[in-house]
Amino acid sequence: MARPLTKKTDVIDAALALFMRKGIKATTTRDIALRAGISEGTIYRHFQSKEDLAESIFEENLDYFWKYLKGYLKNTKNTEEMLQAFVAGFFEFSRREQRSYGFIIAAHQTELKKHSREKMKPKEMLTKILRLGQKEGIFRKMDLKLAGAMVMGTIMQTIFYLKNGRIAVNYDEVIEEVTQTCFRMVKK
Amino acid sequence: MARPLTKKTDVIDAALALFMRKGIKATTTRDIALRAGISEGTIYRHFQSKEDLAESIFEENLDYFWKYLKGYLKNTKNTEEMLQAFVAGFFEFSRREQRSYGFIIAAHQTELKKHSREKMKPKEMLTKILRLGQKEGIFRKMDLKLAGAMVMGTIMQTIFYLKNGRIAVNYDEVIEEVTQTCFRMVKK
DNA sequence: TCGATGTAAGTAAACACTCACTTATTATAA
DNA sequence: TTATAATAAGTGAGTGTTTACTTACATCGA
Repeated sequence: MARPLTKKTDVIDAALALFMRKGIKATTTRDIALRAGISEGTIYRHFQSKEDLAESIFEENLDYFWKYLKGYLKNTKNTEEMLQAFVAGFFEFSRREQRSYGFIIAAHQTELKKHSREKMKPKEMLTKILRLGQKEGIFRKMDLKLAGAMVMGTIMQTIFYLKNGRIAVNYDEVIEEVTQTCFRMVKK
Repeated sequence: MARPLTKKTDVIDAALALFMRKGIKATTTRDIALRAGISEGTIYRHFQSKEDLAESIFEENLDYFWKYLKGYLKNTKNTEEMLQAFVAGFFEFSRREQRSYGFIIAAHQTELKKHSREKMKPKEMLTKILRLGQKEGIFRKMDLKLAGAMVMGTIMQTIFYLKNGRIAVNYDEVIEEVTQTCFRMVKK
C-alpha cells in the first residue's frame, strides 16, 4: 500500500455539513474543497462524482441511524416499550447527530429520491411494531402504511419545529408528550 | 397602451411545474423557456430574476391555498367542525391542486426558508382552532405549538405517502381516518 | 520503486442574465 | 377612417462567470 487516506474524512465531513445547510445541488465542489482545506482534485480521488459523494454520505449516515435505532430497541420487552423506544431513539438521534439527521431527512425528501425510497428501514421497523401491536390486540385495526405515515409525521414534524420554530417546552417533556400522543393515535 | 401579456402565464405555468419536480435550484431558465415555448429573455420582461420568479409563484400559490382553506372553514359552527374542515381542506387542496401544493411544501421546507417561515398562515389557523378547543375544554391542555406540529405532521406525512408510497385505502376513508386520529391526539 | 494520495492549473459546458432589436397593440390626431 | 407615434412584449444571439470534472505532475509511505 501507500499513503493512508487522511483527507477523505475531511471531504466527507465538509460535504455533510454543506449538503445539510444548502442542499446537494447548491453546494459546489469548490465549497467543499475550501471548507475541507483540500484541493478540488482530492474529492475525485475518493469519489467518482459529486453525486456519488452525496449518495455515499447518505448511505453511510442512514446506516448509522439505522444501527442507532436498533440499539435503542434492543432491550425492549413488549410492543409498548418498542414504540416508546422508537420515538425516543428518533428524537435522541436527531439531537445528538444533528448534521447526520438533517442531511438524511433533507436528502430523502428532495434530492436523492430514487435511492432513498426503498432504503428507509426505520419506516419498516415502525410498520413491524404497529403490526405486532395489532396482532396482540392492543392497537386498533387500521391500514399499516397509513398508521405508519401518521406516526412518522408526528415525530418528524415535531423535530422540525423543535429546530426551527422553538417549542417552549423541556426536551424530555416533548419526547414524553409525543410518545403519549403516538399511543393515543394507534391504541384501541 | 401596448401588447397585452400573453406569455407571462406560460412562464409561470412552466416554472411551477419544473420547480415542483426538480426544485428551484435545479431548474434552469433554459428549461423554463423551452417548456413555456418562449425565449429566455421573456422571463426577464416579467421578473427581475429566477429567484424573483420563484418567490412570486410561491406567494401566489400560498395565497391561493390560504383562501381555499378559509373557504372550507367558512360554514363551520363549532371547534370540532373546524378541525374536521381543516383536515379535509388540506387533503382536498393537495389532491385538486397537486402542483400548487407540491411546490408550496417543497419550497417551504427547503428552498425559500426565509420568506416562507412567517407566512405559513395555515399553521396559525390550526393553532387558533386548538387554542379554542382547549378553552372550551374539549381538547386537553398541552403546548399549542407542539400540538400544532404533531397534527400538521400527521396530515402532511399522510399526503406525502399517499402520493409516493401508495396507501391501499380509499381516498375518502383516508381523510376520515386522519381526521379521527387527529381528534384522538388532542381530545381529552 | 511502485502505487496510492494530493495538488494546481487547467477545460468544456452550463449557467443566469443582458441587450440591441423586432413585433404587436392601441391612443390619438389629422 | 386612417396614419402615426408611443410603448410594452417578445426575441435570440450574445456576455462573463461558475460549474463539475480532468490532467500532468509532485509527494509520500511501504
